[in-house]
Amino acid sequence: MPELPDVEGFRRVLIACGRRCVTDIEVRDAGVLRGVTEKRLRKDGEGRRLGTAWRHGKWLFAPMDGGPTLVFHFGMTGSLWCCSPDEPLAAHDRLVLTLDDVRSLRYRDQRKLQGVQLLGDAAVGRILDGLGPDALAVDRAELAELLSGRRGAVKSALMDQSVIAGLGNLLCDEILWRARFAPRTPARDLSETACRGIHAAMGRVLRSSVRAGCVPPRRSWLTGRRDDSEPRCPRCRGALCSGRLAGRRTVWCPHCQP
DNA sequence: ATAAAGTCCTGAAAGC
DNA sequence: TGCTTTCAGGACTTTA
Repeated sequence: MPELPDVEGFRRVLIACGRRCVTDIEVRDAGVLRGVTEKRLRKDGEGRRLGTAWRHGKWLFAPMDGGPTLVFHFGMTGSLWCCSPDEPLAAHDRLVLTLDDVRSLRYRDQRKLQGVQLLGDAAVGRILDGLGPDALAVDRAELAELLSGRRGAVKSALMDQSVIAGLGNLLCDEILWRARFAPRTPARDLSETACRGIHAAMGRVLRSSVRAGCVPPRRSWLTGRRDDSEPRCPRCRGALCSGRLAGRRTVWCPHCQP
């Protein structure tokens, strides 16, 4: 699930929690802690007030007043919830922060592919150094610049977080379908006009998805068709192709995306 | 049993 | 040729 639009939704969950004080931290599965022990997390985190959460790509940062920053990554199955402490826990609630004893912030994740870190400013900086600009903030010229000179498939370039941060498998397929480019097109072969089209498609897909909090599985979108048993293109009604690119399932329309 | 929306690591290919 | 950058695929983990 979690690509940029989902993580943007999780940021709003954090904002909705308010700038409350962390009164308790319960580690229900230490497997999601990355580079921090339960002891350290509780020692450094409990008693601190949450600052304003921010996001870059698929990473979510929750700075704590006068202290380190809680850093969340959601892998493929992670999510963040803010509810009443009375709410029964879900099976995969791995980390539970109680806020001012009145709110319960829950990091839920089935597969523990990623996790939660507690980092100082320098370490946060190192994460950002490894990421390209946030996909929502990339302008047309910048996208063309980012794609130029990449000899691999355009989908691989868009998926590469060090090139542009926030796009995942579903978004990339959706964007390329909208812009009418085959996923395997070498990025450097794209003309100025082609990049312009991809940029426009990216903006539209991202804005709609952020509004929905996910890449919406609408029937008028590729995403809404890719799990059909015999998927057809919502635009031309032709049969969609499904294959593997860079290890990820890739769906495209051979007619619309030559 | 297979496949899944995440990233990291590896060996290989491409480029200078 | 040799070094560096870039690419594609597999590992990781858990469950439906």
